Amino acid sequence: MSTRIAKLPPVMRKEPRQARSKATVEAVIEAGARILSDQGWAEFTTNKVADAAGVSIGSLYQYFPDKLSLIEAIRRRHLDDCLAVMRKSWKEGLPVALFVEGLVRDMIAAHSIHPGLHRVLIDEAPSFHASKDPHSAFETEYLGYYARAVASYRTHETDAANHTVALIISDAIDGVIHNAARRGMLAEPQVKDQLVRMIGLYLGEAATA
Amino acid sequence: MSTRIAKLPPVMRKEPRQARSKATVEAVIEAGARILSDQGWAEFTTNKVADAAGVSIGSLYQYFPDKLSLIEAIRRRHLDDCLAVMRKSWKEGLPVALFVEGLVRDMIAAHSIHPGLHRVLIDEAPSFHASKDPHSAFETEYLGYYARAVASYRTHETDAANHTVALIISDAIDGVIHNAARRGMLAEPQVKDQLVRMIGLYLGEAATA
Amino acid sequence: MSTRIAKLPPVMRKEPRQARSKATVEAVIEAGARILSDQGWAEFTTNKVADAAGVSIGSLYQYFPDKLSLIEAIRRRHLDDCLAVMRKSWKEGLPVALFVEGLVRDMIAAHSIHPGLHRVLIDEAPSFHASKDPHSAFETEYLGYYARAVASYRTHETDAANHTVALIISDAIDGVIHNAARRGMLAEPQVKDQLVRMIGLYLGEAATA
Amino acid sequence: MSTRIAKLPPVMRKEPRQARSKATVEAVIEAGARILSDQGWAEFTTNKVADAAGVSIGSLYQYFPDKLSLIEAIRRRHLDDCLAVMRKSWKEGLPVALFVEGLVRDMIAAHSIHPGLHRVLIDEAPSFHASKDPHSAFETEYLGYYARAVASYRTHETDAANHTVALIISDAIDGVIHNAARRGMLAEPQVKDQLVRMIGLYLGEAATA
DNA sequence: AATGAATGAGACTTCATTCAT
DNA sequence: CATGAATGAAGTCTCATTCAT
Repeated sequence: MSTRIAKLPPVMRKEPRQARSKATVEAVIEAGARILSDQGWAEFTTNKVADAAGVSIGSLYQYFPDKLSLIEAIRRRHLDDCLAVMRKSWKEGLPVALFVEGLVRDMIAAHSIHPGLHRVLIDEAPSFHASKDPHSAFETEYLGYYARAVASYRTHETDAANHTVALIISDAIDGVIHNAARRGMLAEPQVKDQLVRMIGLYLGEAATA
Repeated sequence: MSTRIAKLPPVMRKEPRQARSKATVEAVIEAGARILSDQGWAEFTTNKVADAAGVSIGSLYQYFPDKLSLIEAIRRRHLDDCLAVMRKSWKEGLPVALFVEGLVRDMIAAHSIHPGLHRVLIDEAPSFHASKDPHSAFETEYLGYYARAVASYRTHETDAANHTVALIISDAIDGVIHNAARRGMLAEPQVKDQLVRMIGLYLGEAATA
Repeated sequence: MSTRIAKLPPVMRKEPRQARSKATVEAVIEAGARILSDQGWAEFTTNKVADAAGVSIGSLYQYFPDKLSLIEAIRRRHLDDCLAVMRKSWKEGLPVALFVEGLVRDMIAAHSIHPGLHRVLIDEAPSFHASKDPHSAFETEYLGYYARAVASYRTHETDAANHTVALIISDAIDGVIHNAARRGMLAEPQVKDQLVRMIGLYLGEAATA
Repeated sequence: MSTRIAKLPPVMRKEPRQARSKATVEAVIEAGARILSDQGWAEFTTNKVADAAGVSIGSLYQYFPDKLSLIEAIRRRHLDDCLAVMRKSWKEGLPVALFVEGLVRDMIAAHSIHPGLHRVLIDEAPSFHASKDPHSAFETEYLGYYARAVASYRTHETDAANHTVALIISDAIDGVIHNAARRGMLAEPQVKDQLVRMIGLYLGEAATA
């Protein structure tokens, strides 16, 4: 679908130097993340964000040249958080069961702060170097991580297959977490347990197939 | 997430009785679905839809009192399509493997017409009787269907567990299909095969656990 | 000086078909010309123009995709007026004295309607296919006209010299008219008489030099 | 045209006493003149000027209470330069030809430093004691100077006529120089030569008419 | 005094919706 | 009924100006 947007260089207009400006930028990003998560892209207006952050609209634009660059800043921060979670959850030699358990647990935790944020950032919010792009740096690293973990549990299949398995796992987890968040069920232990069971079975079977 | 909107029940201003009216309404809904799917919520403007449908903006408002009711009509039609698919894919006595195979196949087919539509309708578009609402009629029937199928394959666990398993399956399928669509991979057979394998394993194991 | 603006295609969003919309467009252009002439570029805001035209801001944007395209429409109309004046003031065989007299008279008349407009359009208002550009179609035709008239009165000098003489005459007339308008002296007969005398002397002398 | 502005007399907030203050004020005025000349009124923002001058926006406002007073300072300096040029170009007994030659040469030189400045200051920039005002001190002195020179070359006509002739000469020179600057032709000798010829003819004829 | 972060009125523009023809 | 011109609230963004540090 889509061929939204293009446009080249939104960045940050100026690096916040003083403590005060750092706080402003932080407040804006945080307020933006909350609004995006709670109210969705349609309600994400720069005035509302500035308001929620407790700063004037002028201050927002002092640091972010336009709405898109603010989105980008929020995205960057969120994706960094996600990647951090993923990087720490797999270690060489970790048994499948423990890996899956830890991964799902941490993933749920990561999405519990701003439950709607991930989906909005991936699906709704426009992006100039489309993170919707299957080849975005984020997606590449994200999936590469899964692929490596998958590969370590199954030695007799092709790389292509590993990549597909990684996709399935990543997207299934995403779907379950996203919809659970939407229903307000992200905290329910059965969701986590069943998700762990499904992924575990799939990955375990793949490992011995 | 979300607590968008309030506003009570906009319906269809007048039921189209004559053939011409029906054609107009149909054209508007179809044009709207296409725009929503191809260009996303942000590009979905009433004037654009009217244009694409080849009717005047005035005519559009003759049949849909406001934008929300147009969305609602599109949603209704799309969800009906989904339910139809689901209703026909499970029959008493159908072996697990065939059921899962058919379900995934038909689900992918249903989302191949307007690949972006489902997600936009669920996640982006506002809704007055929130279909995002876990208790929406659609979601109830949708999940109830899954729950019945699940129940038929496992006799010794509680209803609550059945419901959770149904959720996991439904949401995992949704996640995989949605992300595959986003990546333009919806037609690739490996995606279908691996998804079938994962769901099959999970449901099969649940059936005998 | 300047390297203002670039940007490619502002045009008119839709041709006014009905009488009502033609009146709207006409009112907007006329109000815009008046504001530009009387208050300058800095005061030329789309809201003010819409107000002065007695239409809503939305109506203005129904026909002009942006501020620039409105300026362009005003410019086009004004320059057409100027060219019309010029085309009719010179005929083969017309004696120098009569030509200069007629030219200055008509030029003053043309600038008496919106005294400030010409200068604002040339100097202040941004333009995407810079009319400030010495090679703009307008300037080319404008100066070409002068050059032909000049050439017809002096047969023994080069084209290059003709072009320079044309420039001097055109710009001197422009300077006198513009500054007289600024001072509210455009209607004073001595201004016209002295200007005619200066240009007549110069062109007459050039003719026999 | 114009009746921009009202607002009473903003002046310089404090006279710069120390060397550093003087340098700051000087830097601001110079930076402002360059921006005005090179980029036009629209790009002339106080923050940009402060930046270009290498001082903080706060410092700028330490010396200039508002934007208008900064413009006024730039204008004052520019007009002083012009008057200086004019004062030195006419001396009792100077032959017409030499006077005109020197005047035009010096005028072109004066406008070559900041080619766009003069016009922007006269035409675009707002002014609280309108220098556009035909009765501004500057214009009075400026034209008075021309009138005296004119008078010295023609003894048998009225003051009123002298004043008109002065106007014509001043404004024609202005028009030619301004438009030449706009076209980047200010340095071309033919422009100067032809302008000298036209003014010389006119003033010489007036002297003997 | 100097700095630069913060402010907010106001400019441009879009788009859901109404209503005269 | 259909049309499409008109409306104006609301959103994005700029920039003159203030004020805490």
